[in-house]
Amino acid sequence: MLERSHLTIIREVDRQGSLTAAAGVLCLTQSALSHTMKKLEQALGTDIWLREGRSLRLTQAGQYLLDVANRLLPQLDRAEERLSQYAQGQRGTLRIGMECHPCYQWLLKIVSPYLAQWSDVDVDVKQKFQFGGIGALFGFEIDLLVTPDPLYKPGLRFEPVFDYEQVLVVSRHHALAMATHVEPEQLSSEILLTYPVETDRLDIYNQFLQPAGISPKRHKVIETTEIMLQMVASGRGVAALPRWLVERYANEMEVVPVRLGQQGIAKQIFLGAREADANIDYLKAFFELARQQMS
Amino acid sequence: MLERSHLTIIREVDRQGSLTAAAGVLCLTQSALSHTMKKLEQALGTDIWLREGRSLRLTQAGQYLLDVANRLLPQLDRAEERLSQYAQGQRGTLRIGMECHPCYQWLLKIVSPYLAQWSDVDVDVKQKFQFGGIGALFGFEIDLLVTPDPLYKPGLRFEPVFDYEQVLVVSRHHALAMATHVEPEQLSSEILLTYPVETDRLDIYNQFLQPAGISPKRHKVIETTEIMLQMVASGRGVAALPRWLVERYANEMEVVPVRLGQQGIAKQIFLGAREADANIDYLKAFFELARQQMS
DNA sequence: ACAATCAATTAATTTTATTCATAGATACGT
DNA sequence: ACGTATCTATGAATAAAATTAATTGATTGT
Repeated sequence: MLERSHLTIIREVDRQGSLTAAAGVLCLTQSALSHTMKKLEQALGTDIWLREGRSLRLTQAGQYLLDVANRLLPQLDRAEERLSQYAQGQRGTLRIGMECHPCYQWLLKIVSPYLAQWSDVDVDVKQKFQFGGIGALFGFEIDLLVTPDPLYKPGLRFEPVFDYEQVLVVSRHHALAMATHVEPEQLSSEILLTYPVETDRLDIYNQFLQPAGISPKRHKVIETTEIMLQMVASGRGVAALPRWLVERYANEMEVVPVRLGQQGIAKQIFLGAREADANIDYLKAFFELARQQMS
Repeated sequence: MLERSHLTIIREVDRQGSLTAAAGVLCLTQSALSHTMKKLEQALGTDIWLREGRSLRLTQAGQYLLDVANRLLPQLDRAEERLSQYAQGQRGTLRIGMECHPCYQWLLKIVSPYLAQWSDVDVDVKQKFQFGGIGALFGFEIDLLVTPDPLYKPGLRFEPVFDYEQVLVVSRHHALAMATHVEPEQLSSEILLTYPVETDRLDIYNQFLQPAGISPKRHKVIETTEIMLQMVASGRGVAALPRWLVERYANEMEVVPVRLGQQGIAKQIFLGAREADANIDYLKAFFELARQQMS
């Protein structure tokens, strides 16, 4: 009754803006689409488009169908991809989702030995999710989630895979460069460089500045780690990054790490997956590799 | 390529155990199914079943397809149901999921005025979820979740709708009936009656007994609230229930509430939904009604 | 007012799905 | 061990469905 082809047509008409254009993309005639959808409308008993002059506008039912199409078609595509991998004797594709910038840096270290070890598994990394990483796991958009926020719920399995300290990075010539640690107040006269995410998702805000009621002099947003460090090195501001990351760049750049507060800020990265996938060998292997890296 | 019909056949063959039986259920001939699936196997390049004598056994690819079928077919069915509701001018079905027993009692109070107010909306209540309530929300199995554990994640929206106190219920003739409150130690000689859920999901355990390292003399499991209260009334044990629930039965049954600890145990019930559904009027109305009930 | 563009429609045609009839294989009962 | 019942697979025939070609009517922009 409601077939994959119907969903495909709805989605393509929405993308292309007209039946004719969609027909071109789908390698069919405009007439074919018109017939197919008319039949569906009759079967459902409701119109999908309002015919306004020579253009189409989705009805409420049509809009709903479009949402369904956008949700289910990618899953069908994925299923086919997966099956073709079975056919070729390949293992599959490991779709990894990430929810934080340090996650990415950590991931880089793991993926490379993983690819070497599992030559018949492809790795695909995604960063944007309509409903967040958890939603992407539940929605079968990804198979593995790298995140600082684990979620112990039925159907999911999380495991800490990396501990690190979040530190302040300053130029070697900065006044704070020699300090054993820095207090929130000392940042009120600094320019803070961060990745472009909401401030309450930044550790330096929610675990350091906000509890003390302090704001930096200015807040600048930088996309990439390397540029951020170069800005810090040239004295344009300070940033908060994982200690291990700072240390790796310490040789080539004039930057030094400084502890945030007396205790420092301890962070963890978690790896999460669906319980249903618990016995996929190449997924288990990723967890295993992550555990090894930890020590 | 991979069509709904293929998924339907895979699922039905799995349910019925044979092509022939599945063909009967699907109102087709055995030959039709055989042809259809053979074509799919050729297109995919991989077998779906191992032909063992006169019976079929799923290959790895087939098992995967079955999983896909069990995941996607219900969503397609749901979409059709929804569209037929659009066609009839009905609003739709509100699928509510529940994750705790007090939730059910609370829900009963809300659903009845809701049904009166929204005569063109059906309500369906589910209690079992393969991947928990959160998974059911993300997986479009339900539209609304009633739970004591909210989850503030992108894509979801939670809201507290009910505050109550969890109290101990004892018979009117029980030694504790007159006490202002009860300490954990006093339960070590009692028989505790609870709903059949894991103990660490029971508030009286994880918030009262376990912190004090106390166990009750015995622990009996009862399915329904009424029987539980009758058991309590007849002096067969004590139970932990919401205060308002106990008070509602206080007239007809010989039971009294007693505070758990000096502070009492404060509880909240939350209502959760997908953000994407935020502007469905009959869903908004449910939240609204819940808010009103609160005061 | 005219050309261009788009969706709907009808009838013809092609493609696809389904059935019928039958063969081959295997389990089960006697 | 033999026959029977019960599976699935297969080829040819048939029914059903999707698709096209050709055309119409409507609308937009120039």
